[in-house]
Amino acid sequence: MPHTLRQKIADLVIKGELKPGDRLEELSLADRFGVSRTPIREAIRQLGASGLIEIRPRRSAVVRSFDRAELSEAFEAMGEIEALCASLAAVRMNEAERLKLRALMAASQDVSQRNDRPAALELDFEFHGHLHDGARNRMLKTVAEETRLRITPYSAALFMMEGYNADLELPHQQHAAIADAVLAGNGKEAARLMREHIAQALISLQQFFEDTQSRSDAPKVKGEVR
Amino acid sequence: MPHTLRQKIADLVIKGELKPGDRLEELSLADRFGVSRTPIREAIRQLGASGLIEIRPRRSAVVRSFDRAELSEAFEAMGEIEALCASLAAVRMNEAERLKLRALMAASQDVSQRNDRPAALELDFEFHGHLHDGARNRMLKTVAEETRLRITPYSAALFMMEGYNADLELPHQQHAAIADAVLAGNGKEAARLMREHIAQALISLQQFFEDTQSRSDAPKVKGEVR
DNA sequence: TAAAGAAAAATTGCATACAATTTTGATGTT
DNA sequence: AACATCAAAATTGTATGCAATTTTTCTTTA
Repeated sequence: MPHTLRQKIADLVIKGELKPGDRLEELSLADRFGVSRTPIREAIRQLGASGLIEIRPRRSAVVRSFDRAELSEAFEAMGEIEALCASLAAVRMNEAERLKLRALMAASQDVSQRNDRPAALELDFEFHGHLHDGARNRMLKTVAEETRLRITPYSAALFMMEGYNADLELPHQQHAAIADAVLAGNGKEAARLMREHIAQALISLQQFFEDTQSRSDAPKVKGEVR
Repeated sequence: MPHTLRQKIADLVIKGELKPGDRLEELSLADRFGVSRTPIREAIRQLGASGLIEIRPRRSAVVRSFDRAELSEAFEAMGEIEALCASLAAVRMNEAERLKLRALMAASQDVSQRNDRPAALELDFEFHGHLHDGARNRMLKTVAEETRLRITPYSAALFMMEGYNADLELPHQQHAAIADAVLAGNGKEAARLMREHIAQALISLQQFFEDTQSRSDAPKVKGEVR
């Protein structure tokens, strides 16, 4: 995992240090990473093309934010893409991959019982990434990971919010059901469960937003409504 | 349609002036477009992130090339994405959009009868783009257009090759069948036909490659096998 | 003639400079 | 206190310079 400048800047968003709507100021980033503005600009342009950040001529780039409709559309698209990955993985994964999937589920059970949210987030990434690999289609994997990257600030927020998504049991159970279908070679069922899983994530996220919106104090995730 | 530097460089690939494996040399492009290397580099980075070109450290960027397996995977992924767009468009398009779809099909019939290949390529773009819009999902549209962009050098080649894809009737008939299903609101059928359509395109492309490969003279599309 | 190696040329990566534009902050007005 | 206006500061867009690396060309050798 070469930590390129691009990845380092993306990590600021992934780790939540930069939130939707936050500005990416070139000189600050240049100072922070000990380089000049030139390589920073190039990294920012790449992240703009990836859709993680938004580039506005003559103005600072900002972490991309989604309004309610866009978020809903993004989750619909992601649901279908992940469902496709799951259904292909169900019939294409080899024994070694199936074994690893079982191991991931065991780890996930442990982590969700201990309510270890950072670990759960990490395992969520691994679970979906493993299905992307299992689908044996590099273009699909690229598409799936790009789509996930774009909504990273929102999905990560979802995982970290205590109170919302109150326990980690629900997502874990959903993952377990998907894994069972995949291991049984039942692609149709894996796809159906995956769609439900992603739809549920959107609902949790929307509830969180409605609550923070109605309160008068500043939302924890800025810029979600443009 | 603002022709940004990024779009201008992409057009070199889309129009076929640059083929898979061709180098994108910064200074040449800078001279060509009358700017310095800096904005050229930024455009190249963006196109690299989009997946149209490949960036290699310390070496010139090259137009991305796919080997047989990658091409097959790309078409599988694209088939599913386009199928999803079609099935959503079937139930979401409004009357104005359905009217325009009919108009597109009429134009397509005319063009395919006259065997006007450049116009057919243009209409192919419009047909698929119209379905992307009709699906009413901006993330899905982004994903679909990115996926199409990546294989642009190959799909355009397919359309232009006389002898392969011998007449334009087959793709036109396939489009017409898809349009009928969409207009009838039959999403399932539209998706099925779209998958077939894309699968057929891959087969034509593979036939073309097998023939050019077996011949000893240089292939018309360079770099397709890495 | 072909292959290998070295020198020369070309090319990329990054820093820096400066003009154009945007953002910030101060000041004054209602 | 809220708002408008304007100057100062900060920020972006692009050009240019130079070191590091790659690519090409030329020479030598087998």
